Amino acid sequence: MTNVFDDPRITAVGLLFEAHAGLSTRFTAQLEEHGLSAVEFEVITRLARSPGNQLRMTDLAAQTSLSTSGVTRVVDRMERDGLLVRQACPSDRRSSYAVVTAAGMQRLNETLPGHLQMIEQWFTGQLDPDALAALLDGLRRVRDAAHPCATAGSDDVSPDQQIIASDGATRP
Amino acid sequence: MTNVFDDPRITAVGLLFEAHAGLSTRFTAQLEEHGLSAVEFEVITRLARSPGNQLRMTDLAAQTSLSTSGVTRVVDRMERDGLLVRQACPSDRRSSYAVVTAAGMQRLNETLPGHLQMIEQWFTGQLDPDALAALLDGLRRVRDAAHPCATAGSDDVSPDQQIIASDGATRP
DNA sequence: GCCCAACGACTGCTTCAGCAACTATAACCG
DNA sequence: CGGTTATAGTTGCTGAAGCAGTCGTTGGGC
Repeated sequence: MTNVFDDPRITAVGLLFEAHAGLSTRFTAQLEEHGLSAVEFEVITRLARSPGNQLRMTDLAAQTSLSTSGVTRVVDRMERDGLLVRQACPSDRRSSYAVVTAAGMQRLNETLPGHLQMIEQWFTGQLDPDALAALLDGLRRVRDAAHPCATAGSDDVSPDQQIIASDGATRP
Repeated sequence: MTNVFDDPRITAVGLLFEAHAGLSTRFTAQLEEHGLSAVEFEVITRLARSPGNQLRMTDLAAQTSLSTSGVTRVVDRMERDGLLVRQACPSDRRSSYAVVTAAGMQRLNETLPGHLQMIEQWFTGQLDPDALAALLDGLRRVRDAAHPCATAGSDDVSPDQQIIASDGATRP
């Protein structure tokens, strides 16, 4: 099996992608025990860790892997299920906030312990602390280089756009 | 922003997922300059590095992130575009092979240099060799733990199932 | 040899996400 | 002011992917 397509660079990407796919599958299985899809969990988590448990639709789109129309529909579903509500923005009548309801917070609190356990079982617990730190350090650098800050809106990064990354860092 | 939802474990997953999403976006953009989607590229790469540039549909599904029905349709499209052909399996009339055509190999060879360059630019080139090795080592362990060997078929790992992982390792 | 369970591929149906078009509101600028 | 431009959100349409069901094929038990 030594041919041109076994480049170490391809292997590297394969590792990252397969690790992602594997974790993704595990997480999805646990989440749907609590009636949440992966996307819904990401949405509700992002909201729950934002001030007031709310975010404007556009900001939510920027923080997730979704387009604005994607966000519209996820919030539709979650509102239908009682996990979120839309709330008009008082200062800008174009905007609306997605706000987590009490039921949404409760659902999240039911889901989270199991989720954290899954992370430990399949990810962080697989490595000793030094190796984990090294892994995270590498990932952070790759993330900082490659992560598209402008999922929603412009094709490239606009200077005033602020993204809150998963580690809390705020980047232009 | 210090609240319950800023667990370091969540942050760790966030880093991995964002790194994946970022690379995914970069790669997708470059691939589609050559008329390939990410899935199509994965399919043709897996085939090209298999003996005879071919694989049975089921094996292809097991090696990719797709279900068997997903593979049927991707191969449909790629066959329509002349990149692959289906070939009957002489020893088992249920099976068919997906085989890369000359045009498919040419397309892959056109695409690959740019793709490798993207990997270097956004991933491997972001880290010095030691850090990269540490990152890959960590990823390999997470992958080995979490990667679902049985995407297609059974819900859990069946003992005789063989998966060729992206680093060439064959696992039960 | 015959039957039945297992297997490989394909298809109908559904869900989900993105793009592009559209509406309403805001901001800017003479 | 009035008009142009940009922004926030939604919606119609399309393509992609999974599940479950189907059909033909295979192989094992008897």
